[in-house]
Amino acid sequence: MPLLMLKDLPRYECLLEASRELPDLDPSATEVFLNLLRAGDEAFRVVEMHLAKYDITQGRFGVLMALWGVCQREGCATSLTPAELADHTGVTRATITGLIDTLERSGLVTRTQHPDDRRMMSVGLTPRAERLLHRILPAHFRQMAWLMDPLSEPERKTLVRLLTKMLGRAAELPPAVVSSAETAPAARRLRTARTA
Amino acid sequence: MPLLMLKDLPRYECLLEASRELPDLDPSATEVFLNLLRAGDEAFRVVEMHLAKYDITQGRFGVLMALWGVCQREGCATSLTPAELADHTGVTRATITGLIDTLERSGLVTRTQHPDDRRMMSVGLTPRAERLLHRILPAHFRQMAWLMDPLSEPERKTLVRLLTKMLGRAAELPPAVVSSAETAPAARRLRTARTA
DNA sequence: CAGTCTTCGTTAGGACCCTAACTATCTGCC
DNA sequence: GGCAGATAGTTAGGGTCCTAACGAAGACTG
Repeated sequence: MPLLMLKDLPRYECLLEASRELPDLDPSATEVFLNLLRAGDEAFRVVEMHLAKYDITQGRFGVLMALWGVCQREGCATSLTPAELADHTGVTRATITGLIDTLERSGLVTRTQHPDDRRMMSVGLTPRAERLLHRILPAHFRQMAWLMDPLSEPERKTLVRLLTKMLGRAAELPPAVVSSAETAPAARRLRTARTA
Repeated sequence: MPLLMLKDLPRYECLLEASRELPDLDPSATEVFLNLLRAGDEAFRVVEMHLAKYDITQGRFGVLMALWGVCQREGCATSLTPAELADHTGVTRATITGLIDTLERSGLVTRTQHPDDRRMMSVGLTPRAERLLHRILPAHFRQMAWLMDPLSEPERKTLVRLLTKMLGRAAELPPAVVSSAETAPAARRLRTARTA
């Protein structure tokens, strides 16, 4: 997602200089941070450009892959509920509804009533989607391989290790809480009561 | 931006197994790729959560920082045109228009006629925006430092070096080209012109 | 078994970001 | 001077993503 904050990454010397005025600025941390954001963005862009040729976005691709993954693991003709898809892809159920709408319109997934629970839907891939994935995936994986080609096998291991280290730290921040303690049950109840 | 394709990253063994069915899948490349996407996403999320407390999004923050950066470098009370802001932040001019609309409504920037060229606008920070940045930035930088804290100084250098290596490869893909021949010369010229 | 709580998918409304097309203005070439 | 072409900012419309607030259906409890 192109929102890199800065088109040209600042040089380390600039960060070093800026840190003299801003004592909280850690030059090396900031450098890693900016490069990480940029790298994620570029990696994203590379696959996005490939998928766009088939009128598939990352969101739609995520849904297709989630369904396809289940398909591969547990035999074909399986399906997932929107809630499961949301869980697999990491977006909200509301977003899943929109993505399924689009995919259904394109004839790539089908929405049917869940046999057991009438609240649920059952979303499955169409044969057309499977053909599409067979056409897309090889080049998709080759693109990843191409992108990482400059890195040797040990470098890749190192990179993953360092990223994992940082991800561990990021995981300490709980998913969404944010503004300390103000989401008390009382406040929440108050909110819903106020609008009701 | 939360669209990580997979909430839980697959283990290397799974990738290895999948590569047996999909000869184009390079397990280590895919692993790096997924971790990179995830790491960028998490880093993004961390700062986003902090900025959200001040009703600032990444897009808005990018604009404010671009203006502030100029301000710091060349003395205060400077300003930029929307086109310059687009160039600094890496989004389109149309997007800049929307961001400035929002920021102006919040009283953080002002839009005035450019003295020399009546086509242009001149966008500048308000005192209120400067106060806001003074309140936001220290914690913003501390957050980056906190996030990167698990990495030693040599590890940070290594990480930046490896990311830069990959970015070099990504840069080989020109902004939009992709599927040879179907992008008309006119369209291509237009795109490169935008970024140039 | 009625009432409440939870969970399902969806809708409504907003923000950001894009491309494409527009209007106004400036520039360059006769 | 006058007019084509480039450029600045904006608008229009679409996609993705979010939160909040539903209505419907199942689960649990007194």
